[in-house]
Amino acid sequence: MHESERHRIILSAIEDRPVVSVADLVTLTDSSEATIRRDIATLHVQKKLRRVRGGAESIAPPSYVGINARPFSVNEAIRIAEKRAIARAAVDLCADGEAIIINGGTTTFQMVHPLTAKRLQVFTNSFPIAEHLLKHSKNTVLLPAGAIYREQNIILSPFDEDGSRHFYARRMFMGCRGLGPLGLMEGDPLLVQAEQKLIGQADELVVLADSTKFAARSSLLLCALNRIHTVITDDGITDRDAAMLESADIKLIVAVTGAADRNERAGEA
Amino acid sequence: MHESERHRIILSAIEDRPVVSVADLVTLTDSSEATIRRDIATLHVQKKLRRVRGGAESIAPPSYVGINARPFSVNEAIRIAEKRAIARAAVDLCADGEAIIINGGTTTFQMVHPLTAKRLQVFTNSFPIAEHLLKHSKNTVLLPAGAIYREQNIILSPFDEDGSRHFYARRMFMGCRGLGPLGLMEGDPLLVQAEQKLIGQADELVVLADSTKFAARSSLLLCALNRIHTVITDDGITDRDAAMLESADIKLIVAVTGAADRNERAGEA
DNA sequence: GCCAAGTCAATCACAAACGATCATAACCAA
DNA sequence: TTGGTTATGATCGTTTGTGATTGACTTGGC
Repeated sequence: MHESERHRIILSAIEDRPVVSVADLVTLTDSSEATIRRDIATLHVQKKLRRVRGGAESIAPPSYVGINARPFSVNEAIRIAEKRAIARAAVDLCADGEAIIINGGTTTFQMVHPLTAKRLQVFTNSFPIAEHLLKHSKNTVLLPAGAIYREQNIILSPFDEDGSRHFYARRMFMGCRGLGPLGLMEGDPLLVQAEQKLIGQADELVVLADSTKFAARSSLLLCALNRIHTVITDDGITDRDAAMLESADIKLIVAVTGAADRNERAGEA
Repeated sequence: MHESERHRIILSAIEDRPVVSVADLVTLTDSSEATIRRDIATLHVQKKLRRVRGGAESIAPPSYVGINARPFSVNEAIRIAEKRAIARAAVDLCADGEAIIINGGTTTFQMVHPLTAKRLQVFTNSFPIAEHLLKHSKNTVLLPAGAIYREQNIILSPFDEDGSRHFYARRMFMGCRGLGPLGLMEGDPLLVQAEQKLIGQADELVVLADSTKFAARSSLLLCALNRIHTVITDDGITDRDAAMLESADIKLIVAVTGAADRNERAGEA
């Protein structure tokens, strides 16, 4: 077995286990202790792992990104104010007692804050949203069955019966990667799979998309424009994009950042 | 057990409750007082926790008590050392890579700390267990569908298809209200409903019951003794109760609190 | 104030893990 | 092939982590 092979095995072992012992790696690679120690030392100076007595451990502890500590890209962090305003406008659509579906995503995360003052039935595939609502609100929280995917923090099931078929709501809220004439674009296949299951379980599909999303394109087309009932965006939206939505009979809500109130602009359904 | 493993467990325990005693950590990690003190000292200079007389406390104490804290607290405070020892013995049964089911409850919640050093597939109906494992471990976490009941912090579905049928495990771990000749007793109808769905999804049913549970009786009979494969309890168990389990062909594991090692006592299947 | 129980620090012995060294095996180029 | 280089595995002395013991200290009750 060659060095690079062993290194790959070691790194992969460390990837899914909190800590691996030298003895484990000896069995795993069928090489001697001395070699494993040398490998660990090499990978340590390369900062691929952390060397500890008895073995090695991952350089970064388990990755659960909380609601606040989300690794936003620079661009996303800048638009946090817009997202908050959009999320607030979304929550304003809901009256106490209603049932809603919230699809996981960075924009919909922001809905949890205004939601703390509400009492709704919330079905969500987002673990952080469920956690926050459970801790800080009196909303009823419902979840689908499935495994929790750490990277996206959504609950996803390979099976069709994940419980979502039993929940029917007035509205479903979701974010997106891009929004154009073709329809709603998503970037992550896992998110697409989760969203596919939920669309259709609500009367109205409400899309939360800040104005940069109209310029963004992505590889995965989730659904056509006519499936969307309402789009909530910020006041950076161009007249052209507003017209596009209007022509598709989509209700457009423009959330104004800052302290001010909201405007409704154009196209009723 | 290696240093980093212990550190992980210690930090996990401190997350759970604001302050942990040295004795608790001794049971939890199965190491000596001296080692725990050294670990606490190390973590103290690393600013991962604050060292206090008798143990250690969280570095950011007043912030906010987690989800697991309040609804559990009454039950949780009592017999904590025994519960931790029992939970540790339970986790010791599991090898990396295995699939297990953990039924929600205050005793089973204690399994999260030793579980932080493991890498298993964990299916649980307990939201706090899922949350803790997600944040502090690399275990795969799977959930059933349903509403989160705040009082018990379990996920419960009125429908049969809640996803649990798709998960099959080596072992299922559960607590109980009482354990007697009739079988396993539970106090809360909601818990019974949740447990009924899970029993049968695992090869072996492992019951975590501290020794007071043998005296306790309750109104709801969950299942007969012969359905149980293993019982883990503390050294307060009477010979009479041990004999009862033995005559039912139940494997009995006695978890010893304190620094000592564990014994296995009686009845093989 | 005192005493008792619990907690801590220092010390030592032991075992595990480690690093250095060297010999052997594999590899490559002339 | 030969000579040289590199990677690997074994050995051995050293270092480090661990647990038990002892004695000093702190805390809380009387």
